[in-house]
Amino acid sequence: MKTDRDNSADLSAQIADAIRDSIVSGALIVDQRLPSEAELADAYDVSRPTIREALKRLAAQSLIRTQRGAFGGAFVNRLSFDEARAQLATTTTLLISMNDVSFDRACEARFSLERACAPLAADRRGEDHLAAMAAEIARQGRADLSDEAFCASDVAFHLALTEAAGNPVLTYHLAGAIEAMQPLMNMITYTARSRAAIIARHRAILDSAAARDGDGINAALDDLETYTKSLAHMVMAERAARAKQRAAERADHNTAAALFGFEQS
Amino acid sequence: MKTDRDNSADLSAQIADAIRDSIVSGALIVDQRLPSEAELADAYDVSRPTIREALKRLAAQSLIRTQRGAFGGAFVNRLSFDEARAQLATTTTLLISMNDVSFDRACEARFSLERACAPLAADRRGEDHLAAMAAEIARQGRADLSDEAFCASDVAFHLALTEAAGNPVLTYHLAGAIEAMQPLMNMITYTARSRAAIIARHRAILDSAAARDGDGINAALDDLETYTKSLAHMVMAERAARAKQRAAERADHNTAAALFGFEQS
DNA sequence: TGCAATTTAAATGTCAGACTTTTAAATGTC
DNA sequence: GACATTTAAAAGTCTGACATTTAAATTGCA
Repeated sequence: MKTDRDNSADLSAQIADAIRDSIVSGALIVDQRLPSEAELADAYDVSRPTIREALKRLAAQSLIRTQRGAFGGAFVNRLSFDEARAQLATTTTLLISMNDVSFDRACEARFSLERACAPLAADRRGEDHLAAMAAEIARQGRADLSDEAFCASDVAFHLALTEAAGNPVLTYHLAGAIEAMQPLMNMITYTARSRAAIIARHRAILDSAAARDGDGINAALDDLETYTKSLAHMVMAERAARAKQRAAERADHNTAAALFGFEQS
Repeated sequence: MKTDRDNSADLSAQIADAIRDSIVSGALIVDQRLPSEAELADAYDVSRPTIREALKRLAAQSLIRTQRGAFGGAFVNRLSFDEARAQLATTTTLLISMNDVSFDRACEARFSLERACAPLAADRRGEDHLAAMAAEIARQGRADLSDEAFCASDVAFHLALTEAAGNPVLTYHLAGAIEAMQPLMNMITYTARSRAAIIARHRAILDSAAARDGDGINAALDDLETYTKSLAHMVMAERAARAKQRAAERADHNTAAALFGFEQS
C-alpha cells in the first residue's frame, strides 16, 4: 500500500480515499473487519494518529463503525436507508441555507420532487399507508398542538405519502428533500398559515390516494404549493413594508441615533 | 464549552457534533475562521489529536476546509451544489449496492425522479440547454466511443435536461440520483443495449424539450425506462439460463472437480 | 465435568510533547 | 516603491505512553 508523499493532500485524506475506494469497489464487503489501526499504520507507513484521522473521516460518512475492546476494530458499515436519509436532509438544509436559494425555488423543487411519487403511490398504497396519513391529519387537527409538533406531523404525513410508492430508493430521495425543506418553509410561513387550509389539502391528498387517483394527488400537491408560495409572498411583503416604514421613521429622527445603531423594534 | 465525559460516544464525535450544530444554527457563518486547534483543545479541555479527529469528521462532510500556515486554520466551508451532488451520488451508489435493491426498483426511482423536471424543463429550457443535449447526442453517435465514455455522455445528457429546469436544488437531487444509478444500469445492460435505440430516445427527449412539450419529455423517458428494464430482464434471464446450464453440466461431471472448486467459464 | 469468576490480551480512545512544513505578514534592503 | 528576507503562527506528522473496553482464555469451585 503506497501513499503519495509529494501529494498536496493530507495523508489521512489519501488513506481515507483509498479505503473508501475499496468499499465502493466491493473489495471490502459489509461487516468485514478492517486491519487494526496499528496494522494499517504499518501497511501505509504512517503513524497511528494519521490512520485514526482517516478512519474518523470514513466514520463521519457512516462508511465504517468502530468497536472497542479485543476483537474490536473498524468494520464496514451497512448504510441504512434511514441513515442515508438523515444525511441527505442535513446536507440539503445546509446547501440551501448557504446558497441563498429563494423560497420559491426551494418550494418548487420540493413539490416537484414529491409529485414524482404520486403515480406509484396511487397504484400501490396499502391500507396502512392511508391509515398513517389519516392519523397525521387527525393529529394536525388538535388545537393544542405546538407549531413544532404541527411541522413534524406535516413532515410525517408527506413521508407516509412517499412510502406509499413502495420504493425505498425513491422514499430516500423524496423524504430527505422534504425533511430538509419543510421546516425551512414552516419557519417562514408559520405566522401566517391557516392550519385548516393545510389540513384540507392533506385530506385532498389522502382522498385521492384512497381513490388511487394519481392526478388527484398531484393536483392537491400543486394546490398546496401555490398556497405555500402565496403565504410566503404575503409574509415577505409584510416584512418589506415594515422595513420600509422603519427606514422612513429613522429618517425623521436625527442622524445621531442611527449612527449609534439605534433600531426600532 | 463542555463535553460529557461519561457519554459513551467519542469525544471527537461529541465535539464534531457541537461544531456542526453551530454551523447549522448559523452561529458560525460561511468563511468564518474557527479557533486554532490549540485553542479548541484548550476550550474543550481535550488534547489536540482529539480536536483534529473532530475536525477531520467535519472536513469529510465538506462542512469545513483547512488551510495551513500563518493565519490559516479551519474555515466554515460554503457547500457548493457540485460538491453536494458528488456526495449524494456516492452515498446513493453505496446505499443501493449495500441493500440489494432490485434493478427494477432502482430504475423506477431514477426515472420517476427525472420526470419531476420535465414540466419545468419544457417551460424554461434555453438554447444553451438544447445545444448541450444535442452535443451529447452527437457524441453518442460516434462509433469510436468507448462504453465508459458513452455512459458518461449519457449521464451528461440527462444532467443537461435537469439543468434546463432552471432550479439548482432540483438539479442537485436529480443529477445526484442519475449520476449514482446510470453507471449501475450501464454495468448491467451494456452487453445487450443498442446505442441507436438509446440515441433515438434521447433525440425524442430533445425534440420535446425544443417544442416545450413536457408530456412529450415524460413519454420519451417512460419509453427509455421500459427499454432499460426490458434489456435488464433479457440479460438476467440469459444469466440465469447459463447458470442453470452450468449446474446441469456440473452434475454430469464427477464430484471431485466440484470439490476442488472447479467452475466452467 | 460444568459453570462461574477471574485474568489476560487485543484493540480503540486519549493524552503530552516534540518536530516539520507551509504560509502570509512584517521587516529590511536596494 | 519593489523585491528579498525573516519570522511567527498554524496545520501536519510522529513517537510513546497510558486508559478503557471487551471478548476470549484461564482458573477456581462445586
